[in-house]
Amino acid sequence: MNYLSYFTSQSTDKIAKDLIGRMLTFENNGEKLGGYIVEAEAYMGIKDRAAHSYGGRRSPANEGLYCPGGCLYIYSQRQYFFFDVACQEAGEPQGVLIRAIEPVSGIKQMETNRHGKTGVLLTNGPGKLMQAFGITSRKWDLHDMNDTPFAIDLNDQHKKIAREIIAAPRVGINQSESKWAQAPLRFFPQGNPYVSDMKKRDYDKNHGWA
DNA sequence: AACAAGATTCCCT
DNA sequence: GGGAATCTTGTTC
Repeated sequence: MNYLSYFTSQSTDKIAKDLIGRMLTFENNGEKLGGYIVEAEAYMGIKDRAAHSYGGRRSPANEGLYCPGGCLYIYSQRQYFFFDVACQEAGEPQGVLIRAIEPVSGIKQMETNRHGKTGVLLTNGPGKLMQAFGITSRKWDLHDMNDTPFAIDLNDQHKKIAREIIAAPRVGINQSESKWAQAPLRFFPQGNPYVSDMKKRDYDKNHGWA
């Protein structure tokens, strides 16, 4: 399975849900940094009031969403960067935002990149995740993921299975647009401590994995 | 040309 | 919980 077929073969919300438990890595000086994806959000394109491409909005900043499935959309906001993968065919501006990972490899390097932050604070948010990888520019925006140091392991044998995947409203969406603001397009394993805003009392002892 | 707002994070109270 | 840091777009003067 290649990226183009994976990111075009089902609806974008299903892709976001299916990504939970897959390994995301970033190769840096021969070392792989990364971990299991534990939080992802789907943005459903032109009709989605919360998407950057709502109403067909298009600019150099969000061009990545219009690329074919499997291309990267690196967005900058304030001093942080977000990691998105475009979904569906070229010209259909849908995508998934990876919001958090459970760190597995290169933890020491990621702690350095995060200026000494450790534990859940390492990667439990979209900006934190990219900072842990050492991303400081939009260099890989618009590139096919195949041609970048980023990789997502699409092998089902390697995928970690969640006990229960929760579908909830997306984070940071203006609640005045209730229909799209409340749409359950954010996915995460119940009780995984690396999910953004996960309450300590809700932590699962097995991190939400089966 | 200036300004507000946004798929955020950090530090202080 | 509030405010600052500070990138890009779209709106308005």
